[in-house]
Amino acid sequence: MEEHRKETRLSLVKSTPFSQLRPETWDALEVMCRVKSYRANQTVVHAQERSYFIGCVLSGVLRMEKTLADGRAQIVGLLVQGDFFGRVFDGTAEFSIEAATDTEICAFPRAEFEALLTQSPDLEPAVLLNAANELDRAREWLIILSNQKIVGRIAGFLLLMCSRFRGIDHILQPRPEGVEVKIPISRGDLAHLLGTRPESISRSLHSLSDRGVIDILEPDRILIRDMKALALAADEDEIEAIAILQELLKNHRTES
Amino acid sequence: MEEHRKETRLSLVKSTPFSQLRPETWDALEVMCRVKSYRANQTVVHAQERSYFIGCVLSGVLRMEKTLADGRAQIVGLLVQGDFFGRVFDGTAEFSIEAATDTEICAFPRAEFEALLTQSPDLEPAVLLNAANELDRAREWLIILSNQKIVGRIAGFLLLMCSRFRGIDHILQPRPEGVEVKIPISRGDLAHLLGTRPESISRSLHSLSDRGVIDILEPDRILIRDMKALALAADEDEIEAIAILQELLKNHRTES
DNA sequence: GAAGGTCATTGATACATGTCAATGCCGCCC
DNA sequence: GGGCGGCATTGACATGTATCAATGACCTTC
Repeated sequence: MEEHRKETRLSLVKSTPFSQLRPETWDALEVMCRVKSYRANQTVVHAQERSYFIGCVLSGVLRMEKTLADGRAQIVGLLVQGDFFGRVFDGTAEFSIEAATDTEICAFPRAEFEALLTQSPDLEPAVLLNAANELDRAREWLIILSNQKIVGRIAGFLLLMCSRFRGIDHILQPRPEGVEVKIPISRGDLAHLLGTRPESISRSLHSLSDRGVIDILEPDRILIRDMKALALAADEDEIEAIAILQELLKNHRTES
Repeated sequence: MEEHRKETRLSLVKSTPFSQLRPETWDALEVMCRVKSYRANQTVVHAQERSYFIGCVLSGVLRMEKTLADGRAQIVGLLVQGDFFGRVFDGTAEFSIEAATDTEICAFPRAEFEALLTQSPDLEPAVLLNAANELDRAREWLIILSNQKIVGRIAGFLLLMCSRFRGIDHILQPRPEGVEVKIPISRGDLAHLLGTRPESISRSLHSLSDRGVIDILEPDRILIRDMKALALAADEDEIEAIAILQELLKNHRTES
């Protein structure tokens, strides 16, 4: 793990409540920030340990997971570019955080961050909003997991990737035929995440592929061809999904 | 729905981060608080609507749910005595909140609450801690839902009720033989919550009952006789069978 | 008191999924 | 180059669960 502070690249964080901060608050964050790099499968935060920093993901994907009594790990969420993690005013983490891919994060020392929080009146609403958004995202996961059929969960997962990871080009790529999704975790981890087994993941994906809803370019690269059918498979709001597809295709047209 | 302000009974809220507040902050909350009563199945907060208050549950149980495109509702969590709800600094709720039982809540007008938040330096950490706790609880749900077998999910649900609703005598009652849990939602709702069907809930509960882990006093009153076996059922099933068998043998020896 | 509704339960059956085993692919190491 | 181990996939089979249907208990309503 390397540590340096020549370039924070906090400006990457666009789509969060933090992008609304005043320039001076922003500068204060830049000053206290330290960039850290982790390789895939390194642990960033240990559960039940007091963590001394608040983190923000600059690049890569992180897994949040709980270590069960028997040693297995249960994934409860993913962190990507712009996501904050760490408990303000209470360092004890309930879940451990591991790098799913090679990762760069920005670490704010807890004490300094909390001090800035009490000084800068605009930082506090941003932190609160961020917490509320995280909460809603966790509940989105709940809805996906409560789907009775595996195909539905996978469809919901792919749709969630589309809505949540919009603008992160490492993961989402618009194509003429649809949207390409890069799945940042292994089949086994994805199975854990969706409460099933790798074999079922494989079968469900190929079932969707046979129906023409998606293409499996590589095991971890999925091309969504029919967003509407995917939404129907997930039992979700089809209109929302179509809007996402249209937006992505629009961006693709303007680029080309 | 009645509204009055003669008695706030905010003092009921003991076990939350808010119990640490200074007396003057507490008093300010008491002053701005309005008690509201709802009957079972009334809607407290509509999803996608701007809510004008932050709420705190005084008595009863509330359901948080998302209304899906086809009109069905998916429950994503329960709120009980002492739980806060409502998005500070952003009134638009993602989920609707309905009374599961007859309910009393304490409503803080949003503008006043946010004003107090910026004035009282001790309220802000409490709100942040509360948000972090809510987040962890949502992720606990995730772990329960990721259990592949229904029996495991029910066991996890019962254990979560025990840990989360401790001290709420409407729900949890200690007994000589174990702990009695009052399930505050219907079988159908519980099935939704755990991602399954009422029939499976029924079968799994009676399976646990046949094994002596629980007693079904009434459909919504469960007596947990063997907490350890329940914990094993929530984690893994293979170990569980052995443990139950051993215990049965032990009981058999002591009987004979 | 009778009728209608909702809810929990139970049974029978079809289907989905977990499990076990085998294959092939790929990257890594010797 | 050859052997090894991890991963995704596929098939066969056993198990679990959803589904449909029917029953009985309880409550409300008339």
